[in-house]
Amino acid sequence: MKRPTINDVAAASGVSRATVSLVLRDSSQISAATKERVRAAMASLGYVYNRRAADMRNRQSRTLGLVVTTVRNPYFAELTMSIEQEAHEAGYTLLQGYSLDEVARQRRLLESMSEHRVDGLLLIPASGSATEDICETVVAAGIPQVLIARSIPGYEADYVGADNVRSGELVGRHLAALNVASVAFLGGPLVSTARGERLNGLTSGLRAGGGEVACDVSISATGGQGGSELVSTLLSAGAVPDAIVAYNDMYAFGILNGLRAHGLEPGRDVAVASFDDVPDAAAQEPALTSVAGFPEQVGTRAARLLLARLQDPVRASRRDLVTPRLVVRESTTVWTAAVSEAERNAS
Amino acid sequence: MKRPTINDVAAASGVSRATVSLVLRDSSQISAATKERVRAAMASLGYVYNRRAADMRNRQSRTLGLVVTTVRNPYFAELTMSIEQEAHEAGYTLLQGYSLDEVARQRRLLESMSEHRVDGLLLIPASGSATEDICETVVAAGIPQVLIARSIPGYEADYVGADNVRSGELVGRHLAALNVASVAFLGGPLVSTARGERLNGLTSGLRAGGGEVACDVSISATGGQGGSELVSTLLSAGAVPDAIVAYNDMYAFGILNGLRAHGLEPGRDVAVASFDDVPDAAAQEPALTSVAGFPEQVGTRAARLLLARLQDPVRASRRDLVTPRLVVRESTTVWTAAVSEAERNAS
DNA sequence: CTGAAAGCGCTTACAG
DNA sequence: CTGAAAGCGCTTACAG
Repeated sequence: MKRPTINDVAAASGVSRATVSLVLRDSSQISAATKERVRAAMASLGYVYNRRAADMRNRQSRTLGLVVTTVRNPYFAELTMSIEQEAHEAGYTLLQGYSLDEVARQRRLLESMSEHRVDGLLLIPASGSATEDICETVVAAGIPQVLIARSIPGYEADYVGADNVRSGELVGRHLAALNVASVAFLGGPLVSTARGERLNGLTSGLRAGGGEVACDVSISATGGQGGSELVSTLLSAGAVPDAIVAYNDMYAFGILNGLRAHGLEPGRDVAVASFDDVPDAAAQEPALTSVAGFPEQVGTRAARLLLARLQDPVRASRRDLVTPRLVVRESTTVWTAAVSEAERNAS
Repeated sequence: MKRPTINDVAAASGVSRATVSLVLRDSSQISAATKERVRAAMASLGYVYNRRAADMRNRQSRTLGLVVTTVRNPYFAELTMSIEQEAHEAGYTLLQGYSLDEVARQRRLLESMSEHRVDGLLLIPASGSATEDICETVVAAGIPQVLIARSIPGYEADYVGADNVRSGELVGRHLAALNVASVAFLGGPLVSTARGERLNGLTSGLRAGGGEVACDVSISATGGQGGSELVSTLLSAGAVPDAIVAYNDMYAFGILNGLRAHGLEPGRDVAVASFDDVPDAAAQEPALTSVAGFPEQVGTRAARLLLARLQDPVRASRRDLVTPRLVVRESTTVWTAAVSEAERNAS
């Protein structure tokens, strides 16, 4: 039941191991006749190349590690698929793991990937990841890495992500232009750098948009709360804001339902905007205004950046920000209409 | 820049390589004092265990391969995550690839996983996969496998999936009980075994439900058509059926939009039912009747079946079917109401 | 054009 | 309690 090795192939075809190895790589050093004989032996023995053994000798693994938080979020699903595509094309196989946004789980994954000696690593850091979390495993093992979508404060590394600050600004300016007077920012893990950047961008966008309004309320999700619960928290705390900005579309979908559950019509009573522009965003009722983050572009660029890094391990680290695009839909435009009507009535 | 090996650790701590190896496994053969000395050396050298080398010696890889069609479908995303969870807990790392439902891509993935010598393989076969597609790569390499969600006609292997026939029957009986008189089945790749099973179940369920009605129309998706396009195809072909059954929720979502685009109110004018019961199904307008397929259960069982198979490579193959559950929502119940009203008016 | 030898980084009997 | 030796399945100079 033992699988045949090049030794068996060599014996069966009457050549040395080295010759078999050269045939495997179709080396020009070997005569056509010999190649044929060796290949016939491989076929009749059912030989399957053991890349691991070869890679061991070559001190590489031809594998890349990819650790994402979850693939339940379509944004990350898309990202993951584009990375796999890119890696596959470059001849790498992907070792994948899901951190579920938990630092401890992420650490175990990074450890096992380090021990499996991935040639490089792509990581969407779990919220709250610290420099040590990466250093003690990946960096210690000397594995090149690129961070995706979220960075780690104080940790210098190759990075690719949507431009979150700019994304926030786009939403802020849009809402300010609608004459929104109060905005609540809901959802996302408090420690996420992406959350902080979106919120900062939103605030400065609201200001730059000419309005007086800053963001009144910012409620973060703790313990797996969804958008619907966050709406309850928000409303129980006081007045209804003119607009709600969600951390991402997954929260926004819950927020639409949450508003309805409280007798408010999303869009008309409260403008809602979000980030990611997942495919379902357009299919919501009302269709959701969201900032497209182009996950397939982020994924492709991240994979390429890592591949380039593998070629040149010493060059300075880069930050590659994907330019976002605001996609305006009914969830904010309906509100505008309501306001102008109110103004018309008032004048 | 070379990474330290057990040789370096041995030299630094003045013991043999074998001793270092035993310390790594915390063997009771080694004195506490020696262990401490060796561990100190490992720490100061920044030694990282090379599991690949160890696995090579042990003739295993501690990796499992997982090939899915896509993770854009939330059903498969969930499935994938539960498999990773299970594999991770058992100490395996997952090599993942996406076939995009293309046999050629799947073949390349299976080849590279075979060469990487995964200890076992989990596969959602691409539609149209034939026995050779698996045999020439995975089976040739002697890798244990379990098929998920779709089987391969004529190919005997461990299998885990939702009970598609039963699922179809549940929908059929439900629709028959609503006195639906005509049903169209839309979407899915024509060659998918899951599609055939659902359709067969649907037909026999309709019959068993007491109605006269069989399934009139069955339109398969070709060339990446979505639910919305399929509705156009259906309606251009003739009359509006009482009910549409979608191959899965992804198609159903498109079908809801497609009906509206044609001036039909889904639920009221045409009952719509589907399979998978993805989280978004409940959030549709109208909420979608769908057969829950419990992806996390399928994934967990598949991973466990593979793990068991690794222990016992020769036992007979098993088919493990997860029992489905029909979740009735507005997309079918509204139509019932309309019908009873019509009947009341008529009488 | 082909073969013998050394080595990738580990582990595992087997001696001592 | 520890060390020398062989080996996992490959590749790569180096001879011939």
